[in-house]
Amino acid sequence: MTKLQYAQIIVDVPTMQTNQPYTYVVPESMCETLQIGMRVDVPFGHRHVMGFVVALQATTDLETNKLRYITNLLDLTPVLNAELLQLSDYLADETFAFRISILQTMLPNALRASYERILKIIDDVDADVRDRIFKGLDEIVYQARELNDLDIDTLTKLRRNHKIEVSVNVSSRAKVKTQLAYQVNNDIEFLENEYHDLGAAKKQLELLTFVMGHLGETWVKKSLQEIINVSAATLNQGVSKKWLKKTRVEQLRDPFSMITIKPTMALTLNDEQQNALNQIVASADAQKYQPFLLAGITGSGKTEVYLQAAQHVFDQGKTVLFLVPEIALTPQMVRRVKSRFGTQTAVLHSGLSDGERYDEWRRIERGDVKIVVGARSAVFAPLSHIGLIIVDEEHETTYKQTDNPRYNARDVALWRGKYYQIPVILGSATPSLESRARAQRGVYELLRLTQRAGGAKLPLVEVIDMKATLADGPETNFSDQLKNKLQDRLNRGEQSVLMLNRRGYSSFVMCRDCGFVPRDPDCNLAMTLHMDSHTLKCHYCGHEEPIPTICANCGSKRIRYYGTGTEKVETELAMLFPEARVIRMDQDTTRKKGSMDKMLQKFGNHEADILLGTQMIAKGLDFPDVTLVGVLNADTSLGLPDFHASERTFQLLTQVSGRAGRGKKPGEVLVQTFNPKHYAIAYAKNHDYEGFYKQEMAVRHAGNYAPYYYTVQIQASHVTENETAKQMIQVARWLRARVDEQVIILGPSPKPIAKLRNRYYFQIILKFKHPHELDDLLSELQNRAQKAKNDLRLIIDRDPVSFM
DNA sequence: AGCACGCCGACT
DNA sequence: GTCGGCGTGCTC
Repeated sequence: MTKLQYAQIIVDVPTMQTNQPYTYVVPESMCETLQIGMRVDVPFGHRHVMGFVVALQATTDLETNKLRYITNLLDLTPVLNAELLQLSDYLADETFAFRISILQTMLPNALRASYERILKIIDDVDADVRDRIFKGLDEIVYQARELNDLDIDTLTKLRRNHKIEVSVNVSSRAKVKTQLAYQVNNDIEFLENEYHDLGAAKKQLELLTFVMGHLGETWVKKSLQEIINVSAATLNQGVSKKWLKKTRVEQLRDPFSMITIKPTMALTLNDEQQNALNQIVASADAQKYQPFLLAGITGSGKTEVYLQAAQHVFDQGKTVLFLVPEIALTPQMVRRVKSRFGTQTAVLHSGLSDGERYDEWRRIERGDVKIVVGARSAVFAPLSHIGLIIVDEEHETTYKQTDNPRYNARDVALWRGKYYQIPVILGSATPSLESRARAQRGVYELLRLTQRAGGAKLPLVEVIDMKATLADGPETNFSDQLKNKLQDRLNRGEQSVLMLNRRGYSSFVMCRDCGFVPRDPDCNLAMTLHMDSHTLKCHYCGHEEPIPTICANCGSKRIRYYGTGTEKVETELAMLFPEARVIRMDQDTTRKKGSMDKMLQKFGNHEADILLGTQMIAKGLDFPDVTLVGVLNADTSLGLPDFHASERTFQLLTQVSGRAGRGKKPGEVLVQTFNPKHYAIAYAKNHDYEGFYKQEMAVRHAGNYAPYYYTVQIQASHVTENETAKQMIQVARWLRARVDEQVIILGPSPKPIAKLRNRYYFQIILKFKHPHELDDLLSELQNRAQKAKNDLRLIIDRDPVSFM
């Protein structure tokens, strides 16, 4: 075989100009060990950086005497396999991100490089520097941020004058935890002699007998002592007599070792579930890539289908990747998977420390795990031989990362499914319009579950028109109906959940008499209130108009600003029901780790009567004694300046309704709104997803929105508002000159949250028909933006899930 | 990201 | 004349 003496390496320098593989020479000593997917330490310019080997080759077109050598290996085995490397290529193009950023994202934090600088005195320096900075030593190690500006200045000068030398040490941050173990001698003759010479020492005899039965093996101290009851002293004697050798073995941190979970068995499926399972299993058996959209109403037993499909795949010796929107919100789901599949489950969630996450990652990588359950980033789990991928609650926006790289785990899941030629299940009670439309076109196979498992009934949903409540009374967040029902539950000792819909904190105006929200004439989107300029603005196209004083729909003068805080509601609640015990859950009260869990536990133990919370309480909660769910203000999400507004509202109402009546007692849902006739609310009331889908598709079609158009959002920010606007107008002009007229360009317009951390944000929206028609243009734009030194930060976001 | 290279103002 | 300001460009 020809020697693969050149390596293509992606270096750890996240910039446009270095976003390409560099060629290095593989030193003779590494030819045997270096493999694709390993991390290495390479010289780059005047310093050393970490890099990923993405290819090995025998020849190169470059002048070989100019190439530099790989300095060091950082891994003994590759940390990325061929599949993930290929995926990184695709994702870099897809998300307009640097290749290195993608590679880093795929790996646990512990595998990011750690850089330390080594300063060495090579000539005379003055005493102050030697004493103070070098602490009297010739050589010191420091992290870049440990020194102040003045010292850095001094050191830079010394270096220029060749008084000191700076080098960079590249290493892996990962620390492997080890534990004490003993390796048994495998010289049987020696041990037999020892056995003969051994006197009456009973404990030593016991140890030696064990040793002779396990020649050459390595035993962890703890398990050794569990089998043969010997003291540390006896073991030490064994070591000094050369029966055993002390060693250390890798120890895995197991954050779940404390939790014991009862094993469960497969449940019986109803006809719909069985049919869904059959189709998934058939596709797995045929080894064919097939996405399934499992559209099942809340409580229809989607999880059981997932678990039995997973079991089928395990029986074929393959593994399963199971994505959930957020581990913290789906503890029941995790528990069910763990109880079905036991210790061969790995759970990746945000609560893990870097070390714990790295350990789980290695367990997966080594093949100790059959199923990985996790949120967004778990989609990169280093499983091999994947046989099934499940994306639960596929419509959830948390699958999309909101900062670089802006990938969508759902799309990555589909990519991996295609790579392995396996079924991918996208499950939801309220599928995203995009997914449902793909099922319509036959891209996905639609599987529907229309019955609640176990014969439970969907709760009755009642819509309360708040216009009536406010017409004959003071301003309040509680209608009479809701007050009565809450009192009723308190009297009966049953529990209630109240949701305050705070989605979208930008304010908008609404008519208190007819519920009318002023919309932009072109985009048909709710306009956002700007108090500074006293105008309403459309955040897609920038259309601006004065705040109306008279409702355009009914002529009423009762046009009001909209918005309510949780605290305000809590106060009102305390006044209405002073005896009720209330738990408030929102960003403020759940910020601390584990506090959310504690609150839910408290509620589960009946230590509170009412759970008042934001959207976060809409998902996954399963409390059988909750018989009333109240949505205080369904409208806020309708007022979002985003074409997803109706979809989000429908999803939210459907999800939160699913929290009622999960036990034996029937549940009731009250939805308070100023827009009782809005189709998103009306279809949610009737639990009619298909009806909503059809109507919303018509709306999207009329407005040229997804799924009829692809969307790209270009965001830019600058410290001054004027400059941002000026630059973005140029960007828009530049784009307009280069796209054909089929492409719709909206904006630039200030973002709904126009100022953030002292920077002003503007956006341009692009809508177009073919998924990749603008890729080259957008890459060029990004290139130019980076080269232009105008302090403008530009972000390109494909298929954005939010326009805030 | 770093850092050298290179071309213009205020200093011994 | 030189030291050093930071704009520009490169790193296999």
